[in-house]
Amino acid sequence: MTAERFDPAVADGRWQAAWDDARCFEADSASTKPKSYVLEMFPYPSGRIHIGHVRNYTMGDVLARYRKLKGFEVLHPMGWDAFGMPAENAAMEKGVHPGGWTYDNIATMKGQLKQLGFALDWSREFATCDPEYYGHEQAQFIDLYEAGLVYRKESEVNWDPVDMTVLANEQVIDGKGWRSGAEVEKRKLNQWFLKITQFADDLLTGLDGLENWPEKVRLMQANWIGKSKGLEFAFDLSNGDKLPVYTTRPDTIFGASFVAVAADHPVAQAVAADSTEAQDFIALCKKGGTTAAALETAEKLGFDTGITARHPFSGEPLPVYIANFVLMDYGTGAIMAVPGHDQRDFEFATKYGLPIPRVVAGSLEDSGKPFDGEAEAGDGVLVNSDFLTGMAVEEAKAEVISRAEAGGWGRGTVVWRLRDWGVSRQRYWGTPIPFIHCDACGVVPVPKDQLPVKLPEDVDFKTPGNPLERHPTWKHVDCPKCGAAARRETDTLDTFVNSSWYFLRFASQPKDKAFDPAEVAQWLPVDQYIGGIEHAILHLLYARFWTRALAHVGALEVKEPFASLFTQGMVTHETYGRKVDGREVWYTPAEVERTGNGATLKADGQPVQIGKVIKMSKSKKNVVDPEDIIRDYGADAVRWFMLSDSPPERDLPWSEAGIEGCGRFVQRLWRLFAQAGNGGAGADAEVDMALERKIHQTVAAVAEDIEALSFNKAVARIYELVGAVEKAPLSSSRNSAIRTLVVLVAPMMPHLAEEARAQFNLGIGLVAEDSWPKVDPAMLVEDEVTIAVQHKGKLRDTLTAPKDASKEDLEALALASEKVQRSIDGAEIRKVIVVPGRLVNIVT
RNA sequence: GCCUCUGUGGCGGAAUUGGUAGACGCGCUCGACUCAAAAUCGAGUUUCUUCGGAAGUGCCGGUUCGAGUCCGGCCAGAGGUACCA
Repeated sequence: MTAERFDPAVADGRWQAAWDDARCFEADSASTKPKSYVLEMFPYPSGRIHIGHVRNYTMGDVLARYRKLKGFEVLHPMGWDAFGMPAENAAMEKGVHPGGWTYDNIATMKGQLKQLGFALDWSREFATCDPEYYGHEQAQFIDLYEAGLVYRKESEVNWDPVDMTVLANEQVIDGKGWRSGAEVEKRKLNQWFLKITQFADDLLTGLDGLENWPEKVRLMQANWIGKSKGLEFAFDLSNGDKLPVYTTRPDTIFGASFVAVAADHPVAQAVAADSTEAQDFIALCKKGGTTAAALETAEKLGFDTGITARHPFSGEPLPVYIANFVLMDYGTGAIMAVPGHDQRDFEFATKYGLPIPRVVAGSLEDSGKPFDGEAEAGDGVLVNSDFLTGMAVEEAKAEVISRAEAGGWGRGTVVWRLRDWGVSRQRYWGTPIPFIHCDACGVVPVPKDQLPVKLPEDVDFKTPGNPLERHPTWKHVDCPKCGAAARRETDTLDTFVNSSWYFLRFASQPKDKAFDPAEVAQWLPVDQYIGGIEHAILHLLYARFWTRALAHVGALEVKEPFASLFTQGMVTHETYGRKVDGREVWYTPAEVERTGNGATLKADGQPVQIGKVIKMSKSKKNVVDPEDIIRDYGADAVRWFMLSDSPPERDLPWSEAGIEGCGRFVQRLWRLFAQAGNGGAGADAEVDMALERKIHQTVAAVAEDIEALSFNKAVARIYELVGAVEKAPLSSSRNSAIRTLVVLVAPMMPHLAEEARAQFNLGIGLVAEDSWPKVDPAMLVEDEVTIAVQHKGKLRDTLTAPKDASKEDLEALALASEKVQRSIDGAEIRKVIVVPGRLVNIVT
């Protein structure tokens, strides 16, 4: 390589190999240094790395490399979230085995990650589809089962009658199977559940301790867990039964004008037993779509059962309806309806001509105020409510609950929105659930010495349905308890289970068990977790749950796995499209020539429409392949682009001009590094104090910015310093500035840093193994500062003053300014505000 | 509907506890070098201007000596979520 140009095609590979040989990034659990666990959400091996991965892993890499320079023992691992549907789809479409397809993808993607020079500890790599990994997961599942955290329950699934398979909600489009197009049926299957609801309170209160999580994510989780407080009480029905209901507004109890039950409710079922009309109505309720859009427009429908419920205070009979808007799986599946103060009840009462009494109003005088076409759910004072009249809402709630409890007909309760986690998947490519069904012994766990329960290799994807179910021999086993012929469970675990503990396995990976608790305690919690906002709820909640569940069975001490969470934005690009025969056709950026304000298709020279700037996606074809841009610009330019300009939590618009600019900056730095020896004999003694200060300030600021993950600001600081060093006259300060700069840019541009140090003799050993430059606090303050002078709050002049100049001196200096005097123009000075080191404001 | 976040030049975006708005980058303009181009280097780049200044951070108002920042009310966009009783 010549010193003229930095050639990433040669340098990148050289240094990646050097880091590997030196085992730079292998974390040592025995180290006495302070630890730092930096983790990015591991990828699904879909085929190729996409640009979102590059951004995610570059951020984590900068932090990991920086922390290493700062003297931490850093754990920065990588692996593969390798089970899931796409592998099975590929098997069906291409006739390949899901395992072969997955491991091929892993090989490709690992090669791509290596090309980016990430400081990853590859010695700890694993894929969740490795039998060793999922075997330990099966053991954990059995432990949770034995601790009572796993149970089986009949549950409804989406069933595709053509593909003979269960579909996830996302695979049901307009009520039809996404692949077969067949009308999806609801089927009841016996499925496996995890008792996440047992930890609902703990998962909710635990959020308070996660100060270094985005507020947004904590809110989303809190809403998902959905704690609500209210009153549960039972109505006496005219047929002699009792009907429990749940309400969050017990204060409005005197406004109840009817009672409603869900279509699946036992009361509804009992009525339907001798009424075909009721049967028809229940069938009608079940037919309705469950999509948000369908519910938005769905009309409130009801069926009068003829039964009445006795109001607990007034004794009045209230009609009991079967209603389509009442859900069986929330609360008790039955409600007391208060049309005046609940919009759904209001619509229902309006349609069926039921009374709409007012029991809450702005003041007692408004007790007769009519409703304006909708319910009033707001705060106020109780009216028309017997002993509650005059009370505030909160006070009335407490009063009703205490009377119900005293009378023994109800109690204050907490209800959660969170449901138990259904983990059964009727799929091949997942962790087999390690249980055996025996006619005599029931459900029996596979003995631990027989784990892992491995997936069979010889499977057939040509026939629809679950290959495990159809396999000729796999499921036929003997019962571990009684030895009689029995059947293996053919469901596999939801892939979210795989990602619920992988961070523990990264920290510790003994052969004989999932992890060593002491070693895990040493690394956990993850100090910085980085990933996409799309995992804000499910993955992060499940991982928090699984960690607690393991702690519950005594497997570890840690409760919160991720001390600090960062959710990065997406990489976006404009779209290029054209209407062809009334249909939109999309083109990739590579197929398009950008011309000033417009764009044309290279193939025919005709214009294409420039569409919105949106997340890169295959369907809109607005994608760039990381491998192409690494080849064109080198890993460091790509990494630099990922960090520049946009704050990391926001979207990053990809642009050709932007990456070109980064490529130029890499070369500009290279030219500067090449000058490190140019101090010259005569200049060696010179010290450039201004430049020395600038260096210390920049080192301190960049460190702060990286710690805060404000990479765009760190980048701007480095640009500034580079500009200053370039312009500075030759001196020993300038030479040492260049040496410092090499280390300063190393977390972002590691290949360039190593190559420059080696090529220009700028130090000994690998930059990756070096330490972060020391900052002298005395060098962070300037002796002279610029003071702004305002008149009536507007800037009139700036002046230079010693940093500790007194208020009096500053005021005198300010008044001496010609520009300021011209602005004051002889007016009387009423007040002068002086902020030392900052400004003087003169008020006339 | 509810909850959360975001609105700053042509673009991405900076801006300590309220204290010089537009750092830094991209793009663009002009100049140098070159036969020419690329690369590189230098100067400029919020708007208006009578060249003194004036206006300006989505809109309207408020607090303050001073507001991008704080308060009240709107508007727009993004995300989350929902017949959750």
